[in-house]
Amino acid sequence: MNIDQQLTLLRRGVGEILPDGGLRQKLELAAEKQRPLRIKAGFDPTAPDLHLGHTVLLEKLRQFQQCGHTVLFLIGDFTGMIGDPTGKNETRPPLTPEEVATNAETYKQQVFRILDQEKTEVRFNSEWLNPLSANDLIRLAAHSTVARMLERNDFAQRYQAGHAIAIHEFLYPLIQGYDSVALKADIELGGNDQKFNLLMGRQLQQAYGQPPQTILTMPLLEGLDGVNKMSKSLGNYIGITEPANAQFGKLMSISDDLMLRYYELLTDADLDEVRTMHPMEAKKQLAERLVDRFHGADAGGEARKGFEQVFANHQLPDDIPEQTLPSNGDTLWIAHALTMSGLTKSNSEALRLIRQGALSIDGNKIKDKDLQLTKGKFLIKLGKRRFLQLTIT
RNA sequence: GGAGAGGUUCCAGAGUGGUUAAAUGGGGCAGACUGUAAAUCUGCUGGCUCAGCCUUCGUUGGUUCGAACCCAACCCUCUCCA
Repeated sequence: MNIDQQLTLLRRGVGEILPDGGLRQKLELAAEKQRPLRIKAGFDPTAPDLHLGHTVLLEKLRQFQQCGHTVLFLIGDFTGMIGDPTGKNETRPPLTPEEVATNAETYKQQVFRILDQEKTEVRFNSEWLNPLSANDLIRLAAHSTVARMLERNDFAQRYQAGHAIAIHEFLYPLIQGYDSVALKADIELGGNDQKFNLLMGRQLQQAYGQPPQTILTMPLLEGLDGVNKMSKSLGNYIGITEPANAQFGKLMSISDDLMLRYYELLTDADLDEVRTMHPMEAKKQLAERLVDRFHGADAGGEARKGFEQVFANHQLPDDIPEQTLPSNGDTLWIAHALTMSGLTKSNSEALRLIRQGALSIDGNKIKDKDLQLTKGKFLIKLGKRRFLQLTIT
């Protein structure tokens, strides 16, 4: 690919490129020196379950690989082992080296569903951060100021709102920037929210006598609710290792507006063409495409069939889980059966759902909360998507 | 080190002695409507074979017939001063 072709591909869907002509300049440099560019992207080892939101970035990295460049897949094990105690979330317990290693393995398995293993270097930042002395760290910290740190949006907000900011949180941007120095990154990719940290990399590279990296920010993908960014803690995500049927179902439940957004950020489809399709068909195609990506070429079609069977034709899914429970003498109270089978968390929840008309057994709606099941086989449907083939002995 | 504010159910946030399993909003779940859409409407949203009972309001102990609410100590957070 020539430089203009690369630029067209690499710019698609990108949020911001800083500095302005930086990407072209780096690509020209690579052509001139006949070497692949070093593309850095950092990942947090505490959450090894990747979801669709991460794939926006991973797809972009893969495109760089298509253009012949090298991806530096950086796992922030050092930071993970220290633990990041603040922010809106709960205290994060520090990870042990064993946990980091396990998580890293999980990461690799997931990431190489998308990335080209041949053109990826997996690195850990403990490699250069562990040997850093207090002296080194203080000198690193001297390259920035408190005022500069408070420019970062989330710091500023938390400061104004009176929430805690621990001192070491100020060190994370510095450390992330230092990673760029250690890796001699030409380009760094990150989410929109990473802009500050990415820029810190430029600043530090210059301070350490290196040419500053060009940075690309990718838009954050909205979660299934269409409002908040996709994240595991909000539960509005689609995991890339989830079963095909679950992925398909979740994608079908998004709003039409969100569907277009997903097309834009997750596929290379022509958006105008998508707009001319029936929204439901467009959504099915989107779901099919993404399921294919994570589960192999036929998986999307299979998932679609299953989906249509259950929801469009109101038939039962093929893969209803089966379970056998012992009766309590001769019978088993329905609420107990539901809770013991794991369909509900508590008897109270089971009773609530029965009262609301969510339960059907063998196709008949059940409203009797005192129902005693006798020995035998029952097909249980709870709400729209909970199915169970229950045998009582 | 000093002064002040605060820690409530999944989240935000009311409540300051009994009528509080705790207002309201968000989220979630269910039902209706549908394209398993979205939006909207309605209901539910601690546990327990449940018209009753049990456990919850930072932690521990105390006052009281009775405490999320009063007192004490402790832990944690924030603001201002030094």
